[in-house]
Amino acid sequence: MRAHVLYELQPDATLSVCVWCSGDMPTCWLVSEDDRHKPIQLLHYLTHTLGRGPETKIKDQKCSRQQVELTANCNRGFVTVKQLGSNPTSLDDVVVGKGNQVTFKPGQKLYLVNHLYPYTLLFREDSSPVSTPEDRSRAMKRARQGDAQEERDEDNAKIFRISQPSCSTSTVRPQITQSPTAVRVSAAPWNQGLKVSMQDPNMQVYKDEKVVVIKDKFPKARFHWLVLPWDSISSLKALRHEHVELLRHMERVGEHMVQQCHRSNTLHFRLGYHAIPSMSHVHLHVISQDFDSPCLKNKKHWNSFTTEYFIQSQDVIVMLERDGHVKVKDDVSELLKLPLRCHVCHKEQGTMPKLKEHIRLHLLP
DNA sequence: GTTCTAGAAC
DNA sequence: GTTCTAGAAC
Repeated sequence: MRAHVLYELQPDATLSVCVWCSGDMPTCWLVSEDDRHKPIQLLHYLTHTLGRGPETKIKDQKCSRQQVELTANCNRGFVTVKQLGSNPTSLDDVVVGKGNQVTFKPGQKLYLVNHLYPYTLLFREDSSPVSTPEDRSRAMKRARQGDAQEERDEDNAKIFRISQPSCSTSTVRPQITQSPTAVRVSAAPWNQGLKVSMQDPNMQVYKDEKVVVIKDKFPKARFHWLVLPWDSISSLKALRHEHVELLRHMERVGEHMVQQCHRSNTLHFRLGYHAIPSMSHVHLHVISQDFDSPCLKNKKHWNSFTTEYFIQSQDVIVMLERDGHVKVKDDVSELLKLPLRCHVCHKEQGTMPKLKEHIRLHLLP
């Protein structure tokens, strides 16, 4: 979806320097080899579901509306492909298989279904959506360079992480508008990442005069957004009675995000705040309850969304209206150490892999 | 917040 | 030997 309000760039506007988000990373494009449609951009680490429909112009009933799930790693130059549909998706001549995941690299061909509808990958250093024979030849060249280059890229990434801990750095492109609260950042500490991401137009999926919505950079479910106020409010502790209307607005915007989601009829969502968030700047989580995500990795992740560590938006608003502040229990962090328990049937699971396997059983097919 | 990795658990 | 967790570093 498009942002609802775009601010005009003021001549003296301070341009953000992104140390947290995608910055100078190459952009990733999925190129239809039979020229059915223009290249589709795959955003770094954001799951993109592809199948029959207007986006691909595929009408073939053998192709599911959600045939594959694609997740690009723009830093390392590959895309993971998970087959969701029943009929075979294949990478070159190898069938992926329903539920299986493979790594798709430039030079390879992905056939969406039944060895039809071929796609290739293109990684570009700029984000302009073009697809020329030169691009394709460059993509092929990159592919031919093979694993050795990938290793070098990985090494570069390692070196870069040491000097720039959060991520790559880039000035925001001048044609893109800035919010009124743009900040100058040269090397933000990791816990200031949201302040940077929320200013980045490439991350914004909605904005209005009070709030901005971004996709969580490491989503813990199929759909995971963060609603942030433009006003700098560091945490729940800083909230006062005067913020009630802002929080109500954040909740309404969160509900709006759910409503516009094509899976809102089949997925349950929760809206809430972490009792003690790691990242600075108040943010409302809007998260689908499938918890089907490779970024969901450990007990802290799980318990932060499935115990009372996750405080429902409405409860925060009620507390604020009633008491004028939000009270968080002193020992709330202990909740993060609780045994892993399924959020649907409450059955305890011994390890994260077992929990993740278990919660898949509760997913609709 | 993530990544990395030592060492515990299996 | 492999899997998994948890704590340090960033």
